[in-house]
Amino acid sequence: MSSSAPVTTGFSPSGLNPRQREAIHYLDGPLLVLAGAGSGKTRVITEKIVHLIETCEIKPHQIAAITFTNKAALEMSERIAKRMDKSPKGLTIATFHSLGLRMVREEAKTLGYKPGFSIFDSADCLGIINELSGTTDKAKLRWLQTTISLWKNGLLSPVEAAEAAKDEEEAVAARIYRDYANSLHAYQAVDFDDLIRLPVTLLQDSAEIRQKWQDKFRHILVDEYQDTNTAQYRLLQQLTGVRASFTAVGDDDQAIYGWRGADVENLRRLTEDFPQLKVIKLEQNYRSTGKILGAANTLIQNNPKLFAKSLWSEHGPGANINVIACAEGEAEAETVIMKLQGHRFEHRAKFSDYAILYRSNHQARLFEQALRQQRIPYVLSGGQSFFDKAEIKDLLAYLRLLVNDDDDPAFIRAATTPRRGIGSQTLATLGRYAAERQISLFAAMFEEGFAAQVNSRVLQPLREFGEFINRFQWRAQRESAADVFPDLLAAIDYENWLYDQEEARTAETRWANVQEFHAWITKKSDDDGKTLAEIVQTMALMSMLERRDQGEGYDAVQLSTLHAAKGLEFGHVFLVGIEEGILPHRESQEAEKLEEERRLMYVGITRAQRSLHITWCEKRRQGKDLVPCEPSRFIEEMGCETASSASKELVDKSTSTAKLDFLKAMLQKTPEIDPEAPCPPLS
DNA sequence: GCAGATTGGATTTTT
DNA sequence: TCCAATCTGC
Repeated sequence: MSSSAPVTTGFSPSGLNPRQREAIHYLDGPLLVLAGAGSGKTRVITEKIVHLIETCEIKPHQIAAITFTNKAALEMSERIAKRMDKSPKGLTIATFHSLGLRMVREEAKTLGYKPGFSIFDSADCLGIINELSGTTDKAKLRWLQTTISLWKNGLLSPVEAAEAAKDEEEAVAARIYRDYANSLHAYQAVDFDDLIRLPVTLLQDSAEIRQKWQDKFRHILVDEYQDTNTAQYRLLQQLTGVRASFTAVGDDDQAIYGWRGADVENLRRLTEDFPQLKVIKLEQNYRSTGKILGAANTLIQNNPKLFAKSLWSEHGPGANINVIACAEGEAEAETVIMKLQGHRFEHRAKFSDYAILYRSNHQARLFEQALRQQRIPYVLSGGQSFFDKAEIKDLLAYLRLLVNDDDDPAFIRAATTPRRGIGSQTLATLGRYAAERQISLFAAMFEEGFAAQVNSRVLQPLREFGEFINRFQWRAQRESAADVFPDLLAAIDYENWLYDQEEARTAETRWANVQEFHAWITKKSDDDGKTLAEIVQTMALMSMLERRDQGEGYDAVQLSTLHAAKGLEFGHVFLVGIEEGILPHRESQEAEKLEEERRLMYVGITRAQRSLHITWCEKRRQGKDLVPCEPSRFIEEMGCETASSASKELVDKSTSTAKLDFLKAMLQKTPEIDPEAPCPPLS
């Protein structure tokens, strides 16, 4: 995303091209900016915000910039802060979800929620669906979860979903959807989808609330507009109202999230719903050299287009695209590493100038292996997120319970971690009683009716736990999160419990995570003055701690899926495993899905600045035997031969290993390159 | 017959 | 890597 645009001819002194300037200055109505890959779209958004504040005298609090990820929001904030020397106070730069959270918080009462309502993550939600469906089949559960999520994102109520159900399976799912929605409300909880859906219903149903929010924002900017789903689009529509003063920035050629409900149709819808819509295309690319851009253009022309775009650049043609056929998977990994080393040596480049991109996660394995063997540092994109770690979820459960004791999933986790003599039998009995009385587990535990059903050995630990939570609830209402949290940690003796559970090494890292978590809470509480409820709710929307140091300054090859690479750029890119069945994926053969696969390839190509290598395997190991593979149709569609003349002869494992050793020996003689460069941490 | 080990297979991911 | 299915040894 960090496109440091080199200054080329034909620029205004500000370094903006005419189209960009037009997009920044246009304020007469709704605007759609079709920003091709590498055309400086983030720049346009930031400059437009600056322009609105500095020249149009719009107050920062009247502007909202909406992104999809925290990372993008953070980057935008930083860019604006840098550009204006300080962060404009009151400016909203938020993800769709955090903006939604803000609205749900402010209107919680109307929605029938208490201020401390919980936000369930997908694991919590899956647990509920599991209970309601009675299935243990994991695949089925996942299907139910995504189906319900798609319904929610499509703004379908359980009743509408039931009416639209086209078979018995979907009818069953619609019933589970209904029960699921009821459960969530009983727990005083919302899921991620609700954070968009609830504001939409709110604005739809109440003219007063609609007016209030429409008056709030005089201009709204949306990044990655092509990734919006129906609910998000409705939210935008309702927030802008008749004034329709917004800037949507997107690229239909980079729409790769259709499978999770994003609808490129929202681009066309914009032209229908806002006939006065102004469309500006950004086609000058500042990222890639000519041949790379040409291939991307040629490939994407195979997709039907609503708005035709053709990227051009002032960079020269640059290096040829290298298509390499490999004998099989391991040879591919070694070939790529060898080429990478050779290329890096030749161009005096850094490891961090290189990215290896693939369709699906497991493809990384062979490359990791080869990189480790060659002692080349690398970083893997994705990975487990901080707030998904068991130790963090444990503690979060306590905090959730303190803020909202209707939160049964949090109750169960907290009550049983660390173990305190509350077993599954006890919880089952408690659960039955609570269900009968239609109350929360927490409330049920204190009732005489429940006490009569169990003996005192069962009851005692429960009551003790209940009083424990009560005490901390009392404190949490009076004291800051920063004060309460360390006492909570001590009271449950979490550190010792960790060391009892795990090997010393893992316990150590886990405890370090807890401390990091602690520091984060302290900061939010003391520095930002956030209440515990706010902290807990914000946390649910974050995947990583906002740490920028990760990976930065560390010279390493990037391994990433194509999806995760969107928005990034690299000097030199290797697209690997570009075969039929992988890209396009064998499950994505129908027209629409195939187009999305093509866009995925397009995203991959356009990540590259200077050089692009594409590899595919003639055979791949499947069990004991090697099965033949075909090069992806996309290679020909981009106007490339499936194997470059330079490597017509297949690179097989033995020759590549020999060359690698030779290269390594050569590198060892080069003083400025350290062959013993640090390897990434093992875990 | 069962636990633990080994093998094999894998869409894509954020909030 | 991670998870599920299959195999091995008792």
